[in-house]
Amino acid sequence: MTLRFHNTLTRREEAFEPLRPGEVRLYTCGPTVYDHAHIGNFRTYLWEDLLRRHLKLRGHRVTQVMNLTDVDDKTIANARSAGLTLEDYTRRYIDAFFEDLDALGIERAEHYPRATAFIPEIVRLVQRLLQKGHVYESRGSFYFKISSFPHYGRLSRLDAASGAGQSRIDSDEYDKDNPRDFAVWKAPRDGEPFWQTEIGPGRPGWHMECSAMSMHLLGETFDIHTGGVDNIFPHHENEIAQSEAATGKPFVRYWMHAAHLIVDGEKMSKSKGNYLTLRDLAARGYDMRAIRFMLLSVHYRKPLNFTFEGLSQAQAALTRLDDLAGRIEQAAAGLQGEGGALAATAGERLRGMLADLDSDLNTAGALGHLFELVREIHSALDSGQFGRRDLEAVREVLGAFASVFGIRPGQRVDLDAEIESAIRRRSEARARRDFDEADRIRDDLLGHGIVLEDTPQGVRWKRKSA
RNA sequence: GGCGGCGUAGCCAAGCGGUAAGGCAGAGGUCUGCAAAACCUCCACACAUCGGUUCGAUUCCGAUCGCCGCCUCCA
Repeated sequence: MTLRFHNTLTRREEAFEPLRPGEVRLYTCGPTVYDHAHIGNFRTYLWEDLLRRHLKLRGHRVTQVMNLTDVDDKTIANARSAGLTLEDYTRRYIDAFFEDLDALGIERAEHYPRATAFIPEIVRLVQRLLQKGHVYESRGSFYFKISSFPHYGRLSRLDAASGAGQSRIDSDEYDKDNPRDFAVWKAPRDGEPFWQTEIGPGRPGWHMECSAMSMHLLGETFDIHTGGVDNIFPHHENEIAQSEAATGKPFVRYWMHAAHLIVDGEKMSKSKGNYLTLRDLAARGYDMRAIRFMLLSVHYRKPLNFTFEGLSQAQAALTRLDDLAGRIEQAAAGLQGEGGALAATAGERLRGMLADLDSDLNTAGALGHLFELVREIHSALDSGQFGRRDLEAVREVLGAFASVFGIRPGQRVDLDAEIESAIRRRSEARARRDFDEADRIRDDLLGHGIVLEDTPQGVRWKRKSA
């Protein structure tokens, strides 16, 4: 049961062992809170949630940090046009972000540091880099000198020396020694918020907050750092440079990156305008669990093409799981005998599922094992070869699935008395072969969202799914 | 132009040296008063194309074509 993860640093799958046995320190790049996150963003957050859950299932204690970047060009610009202070503006989207996390059933990380709450740590890091000669000052701003860091480009495999010619001119350009040097601290510009500090007034450059907060909360070397593939360059490359130049130690041991959500063959992104938020989908009546299922069912390193057809396929697959769970619980009451044949099979399926998850979080493979078991369970139930030990084993598998995927198959099992009595009246009508009356009641219940199924084992009911 | 990734049935998607998991949709059957669900059967003889390595390749190597991403803010 060794965990294996694809490490972007080496571009290969490696056995994973945390630096401190039993304890995984995980930094997951979070949102810049200038707007609602879209479902492409949530693909990554959902995958990180799965990673966290699987590490826990495998017995590790997890300390996860997710940053909230609440100061950058966009938050400043949007706050200004909304006529709000930066803090009031970003708080809105921080609140919205947590609502969305809850809606999707994403577990809370241990820490959600905000960049603006870590200005002193960021300043200290700049000072440290200054002392070591990795940073220079120019007109009140501070820049990281990439030529001072020999490993620059190792993560992204970009050659630091080349590409300078194509880089776009921005307003800071002539202040830098080399166009690829990047700002670690930005001098205040007309009316922008700034902090008064020992290195002068200003605000952190992008990248800095992640270095400062991750090292402060997780230590100078920690286990896993994740994000979307678009973060590899420049964000993560720059984080490595800043952090390692300051400490002289390896910053992160395993880098993991999620592929993008694609829409009509293109990356979903704010700038392209081809994005959907969770709120958009909720407004259209889509089930959050189905969204979660869909986004997790494709391996995280493969692009996932979002379509509404894909979403309804996910919904259908999920309904199959819910139906199964409902059937199991309704059957649980009347079990006779110990059984055990299916329990053995269930154990095999569970091992297969976990082995796939251990192998770089192969969710699609894991689901394959699960659905094979689904068929085997129905089959056993149909033939009455299902005893108490089988029930126990099956519940264990479903429980493992629920804890890693964050989706608990099943349905509400409560019924109000009125509906219960309607079901009873229909059974009586059927018994006297009054099928018109029986069908009338069935249609009526369907209108109330209750689906009835007559099986050899008796009447079964379930709630209609979307 | 540089770097990286992808191309498996109608759709989604695992596998990655020994002859193709799973889901959705579809067809036939069993069960059923009907319906639904479930179960059974069927649904890819070359897994983009062309070469090469090998006893043997979807799986390794090379080339070609197509698509995507990064190189600029971005999960």
